[in-house]
Amino acid sequence: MSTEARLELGPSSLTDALYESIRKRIVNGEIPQGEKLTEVRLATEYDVARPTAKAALERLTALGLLRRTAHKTAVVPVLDEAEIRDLFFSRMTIEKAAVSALAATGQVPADAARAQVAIEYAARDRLFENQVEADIAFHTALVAAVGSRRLTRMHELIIGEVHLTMGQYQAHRKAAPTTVAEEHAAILEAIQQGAQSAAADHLAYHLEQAQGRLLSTLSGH
Amino acid sequence: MSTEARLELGPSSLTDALYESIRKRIVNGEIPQGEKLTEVRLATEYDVARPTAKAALERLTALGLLRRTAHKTAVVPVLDEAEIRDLFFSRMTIEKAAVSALAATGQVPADAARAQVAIEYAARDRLFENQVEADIAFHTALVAAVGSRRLTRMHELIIGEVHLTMGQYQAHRKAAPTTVAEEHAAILEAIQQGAQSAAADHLAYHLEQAQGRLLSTLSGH
DNA sequence: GTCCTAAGATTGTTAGACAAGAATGCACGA
DNA sequence: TCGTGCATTCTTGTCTAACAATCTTAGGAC
Repeated sequence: MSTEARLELGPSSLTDALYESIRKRIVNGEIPQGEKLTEVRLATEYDVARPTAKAALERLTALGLLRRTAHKTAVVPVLDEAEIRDLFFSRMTIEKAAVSALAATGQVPADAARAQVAIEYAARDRLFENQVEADIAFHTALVAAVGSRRLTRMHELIIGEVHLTMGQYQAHRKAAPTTVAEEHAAILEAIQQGAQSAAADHLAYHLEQAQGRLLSTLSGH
Repeated sequence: MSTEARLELGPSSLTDALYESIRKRIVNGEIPQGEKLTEVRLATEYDVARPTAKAALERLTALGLLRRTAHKTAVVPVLDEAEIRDLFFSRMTIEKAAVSALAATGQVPADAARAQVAIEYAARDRLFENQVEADIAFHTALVAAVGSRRLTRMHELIIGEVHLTMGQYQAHRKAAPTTVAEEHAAILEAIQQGAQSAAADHLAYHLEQAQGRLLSTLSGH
């Protein structure tokens, strides 16, 4: 880790920028699982005050990207099999409701279609990191398109952990280049046809496959 | 609002105690909808530092019990009809998954059964505030009994707004003393019988009724 | 009456400090 | 040599004080 990091001040708040910077470094694996992040260390690296670093850590903790208890240092969590299963059970609950609601309208979200194209490009060019990003964007777009602010917020609460897990194991997971895109296409097709239960079934299958892929890389530890 | 409030220092953290105190005052209607809460005002009333008040406000904002944008004062939100519908749609998604999972085991959660008894007592004695508390406890117990940490956290993210809305309209809602208990009993019975779809249906009916009761008091504004 | 400016209020961020809890290592004894 | 206990050190929780940036409001000019 470099001793100094630069923050893009696009977001209005300094805390926002710091939060976003650390978030990216965690989900793409730059900060590995088990790594400890102290407040003073972050404050020093980014040249911000400790309360600012503290606020960013608290927001990351709320999203499951860090864990910490009182008076103890925040650490990037290591998800075991039970937790990955819990994560995907919760994720399934939200996303099933989302695709079912979308199928009821028959409208395929434009953002999801765009993300789908990005996945195909990334798979073709073997850009694994882009593939993960586009996959997350695809699922996020599905949920956001429902238009429910609270469903979206609940999804945000867990998708970060999904992103983290995929990003951390990214190097080991060189398999399945195009299958993800095919499974996504089946979901979108069912949505367009207005088939609610079919859309939910395709999504369930896709998430089960994704969970299986993660768990298999986990066992290869 | 009194100029001084006392904090019970049960929780280890001062921020926790402050958060919990303000939370209670919001959900039981002591702090009404639309009320503005500034950091310095809370800090003065509770005799804590402004950063402590700030942290408590941020946590309440994350749970939807307050709303605020950058550089603006936090305010207790007023939920309109569209937002109440969104709230119940999101709530339905989580709780349906919960009772379905519980029915798969056939085990009625002990905490839910206890809350059910508390509701019956409160309904008999016309203690509306206790009735609201016990109702929230009932639904929270159902979700918690699934044993999914993330499902529980997502539920926490929205149940606060449910509590807020029920608590704020509590004075106006003197109807339906025992119907709530009956609807709850139907859910528990289906869970015990292991009837997944029936449990989900009973829950859906119950939440639709609850939403209707809230919306009717809302229109009587 | 309307628009603009300026003062006040509120939040965002920083610095420094002290206390309390947790973790670490070292010395001492078995 | 190994394990236990204590003290040091690290880290976080909270506070005070202050300044900057932004939002709001009130007053004045036209």
